[in-house]
Amino acid sequence: MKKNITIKEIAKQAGTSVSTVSRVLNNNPSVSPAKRAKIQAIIDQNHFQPSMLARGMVSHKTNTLAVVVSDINNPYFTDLISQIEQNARPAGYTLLLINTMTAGTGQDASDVQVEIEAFKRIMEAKVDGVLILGGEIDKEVVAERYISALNTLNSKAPVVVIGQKVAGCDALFVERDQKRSVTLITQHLLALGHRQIGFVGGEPGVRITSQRLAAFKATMQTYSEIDESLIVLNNYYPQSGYDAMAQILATHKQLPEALVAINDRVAEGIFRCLADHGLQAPQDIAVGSCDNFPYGDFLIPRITTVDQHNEVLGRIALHYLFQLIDHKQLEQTETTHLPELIIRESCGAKLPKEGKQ
Amino acid sequence: MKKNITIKEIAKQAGTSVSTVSRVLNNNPSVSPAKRAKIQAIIDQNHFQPSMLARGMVSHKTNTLAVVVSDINNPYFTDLISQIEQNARPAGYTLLLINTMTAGTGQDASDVQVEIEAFKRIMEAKVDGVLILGGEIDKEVVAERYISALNTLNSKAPVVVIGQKVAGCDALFVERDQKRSVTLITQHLLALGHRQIGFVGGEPGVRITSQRLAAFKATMQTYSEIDESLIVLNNYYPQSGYDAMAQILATHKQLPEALVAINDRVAEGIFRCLADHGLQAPQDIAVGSCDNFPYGDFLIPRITTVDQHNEVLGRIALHYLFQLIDHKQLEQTETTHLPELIIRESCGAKLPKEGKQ
DNA sequence: AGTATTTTTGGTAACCTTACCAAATTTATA
DNA sequence: TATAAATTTGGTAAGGTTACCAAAAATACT
Repeated sequence: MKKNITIKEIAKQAGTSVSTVSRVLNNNPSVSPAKRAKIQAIIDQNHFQPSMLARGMVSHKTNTLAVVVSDINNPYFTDLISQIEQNARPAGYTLLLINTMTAGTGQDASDVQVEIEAFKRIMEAKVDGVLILGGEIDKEVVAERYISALNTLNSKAPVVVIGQKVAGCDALFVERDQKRSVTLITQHLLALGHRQIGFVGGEPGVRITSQRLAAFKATMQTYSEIDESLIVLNNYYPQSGYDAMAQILATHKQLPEALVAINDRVAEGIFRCLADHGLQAPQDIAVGSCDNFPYGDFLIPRITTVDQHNEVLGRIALHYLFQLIDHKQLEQTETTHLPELIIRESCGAKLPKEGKQ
Repeated sequence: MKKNITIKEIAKQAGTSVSTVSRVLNNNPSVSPAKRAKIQAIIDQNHFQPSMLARGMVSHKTNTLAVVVSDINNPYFTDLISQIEQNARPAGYTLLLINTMTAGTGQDASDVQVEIEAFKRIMEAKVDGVLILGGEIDKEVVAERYISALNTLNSKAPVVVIGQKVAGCDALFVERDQKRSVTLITQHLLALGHRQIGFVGGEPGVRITSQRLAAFKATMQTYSEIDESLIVLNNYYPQSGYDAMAQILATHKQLPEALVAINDRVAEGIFRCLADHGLQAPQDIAVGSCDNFPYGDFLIPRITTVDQHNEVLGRIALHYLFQLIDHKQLEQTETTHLPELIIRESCGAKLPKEGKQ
């Protein structure tokens, strides 16, 4: 195996000491211009890159952040990840991706345990900080294990979670305003005159589902009776929306006036099911949703949903994480009321374009 | 700062030497069962994790793979990434994500240079191998720079690219069969009796576009004249498909019989544009595509496309990469003829369900 | 029992860099 | 010119682990 070129070798070639080469590498000002130039030339000429490993050993920094995401196939998360990456890169950080696939895949406890072991190993070993993106901390049983895992760590790598606060968990939480999100879309449907409104998607017993459903019910209560037969949970994928819609069609003589989908992917499944029955939103039923995933403007119909402002969320989370990493005093950032209603077609507020069949 | 617990500390507590603790950590058989149990107990009790950094220093391994992807928001890539992750994890590898965003975003050369510097630094420093997923090596100018970057590396980290072979590039390529993909979908449309077929999407001057377009033309040539006015390039996003379709509608009195979209996202844009004009595939025009991204079965219409079998692609790429990392003789894997036609609705081969409006 | 063999254990160099302190050199000041 | 101060350079420990060789202990063999 070809021997790696080291700082020692560079020093030898430049006829100087490793200390001085190290200073050039770290832009330490106390190097004479002439020597600096000479050394830099030799560095360039050899395409020398200092070993991150050795650097990390002495500085206790790896310039790597772990990003834990429950489902990398969810466009909502990839959007968030790319926001995070855009902010992390300029700060000199690289992202270590951990895809746990714990969201609504019906994993059993032992699978989860394996995940967590891997997660711990990674966190311990080679990252300066950890960013957890929702999901995997939702399912109660999983959350519990993650919390205990977090708390047993020797690692001082700080953890920031974008998601719902979990009691007893020693991490900083950047909470998405689930209540406001669902309230916004529900109010929108109510304002359009709908009263018989259902809620579709999400996994029973999972916190994000409970929270969104609770917000839905709370908003509805003042205006209308809640029809429990129009609340159909399942999971977060398009198929879930499809099946729920099919179930509602099969069990109800008449379509409800409106539906709130737990997210855009579920709504996509609803649209597909409606189409299979010759129906469409918003003409036959109004459908609103949450998350504003990247394809909302291309769905048929274009989806009316609630944007969570991922770019802000990502920036805030990283801001906190950097402060924690640098052991700075945590200063507050503006977090309030991010969710914003995006009105497109699927609720009928804006009429579909003329010329439609 | 709390001092990190080390192997030395464990050895002290166990009343043994660091060597023996290290042996326990690495499942070295030459440790007596009694001592092993005792040491393991102390390890568990202290939640001790050996430092990856120190390990890496001496073993020259980081158990980390860099995954370079041009656009993490592309569901096709995330699908591929999750396939890769599923295969890498059991082998003990973690993925370092590098999102270059060089696909069709019109970056200028200096941006690219920044990317490449970051890319080099990461590759050099802390990964055992590199996996490049298409895209970023497509654009000629980018490819050139990447190649020279790759070739100047001191790092012996092997590189495997899932994408088109680039001359002079010192990496192993797992090629997707672009020709066959496009040929399959084009032949399908031809077999359905269509002759006036257009090609939409992709970025001019980019290799994947050229290759797919060439395959389209080659397949068409035997059966039909090629109408250049029905070839509208742009990029790889839904908006691109939307705009292209709008352009075709604006410049042609009559709709063409069929369209081949460069990928499913572009097709999604086409569908949306058609809907805005009261039109739909396949009734008014047949639309076929490539890539089989994860939502194809929920689009309206369900898209007929070509699957690239990412799970196989990911497995093969990783298989090669592992062999290279372990300095094993490279043994061939089956790679042939992965692309497979997925017939759904958008070409009209399978009639849409009854009961549609 | 005494020796040869095998199994188990311990000590230490090496991996590559930075931090820190001391030494050498240059520049400024009396 | 001699001395003080500032700048630049060099030497070496430390960081946490594994690899390797030597030593010790346990076991087998004559």
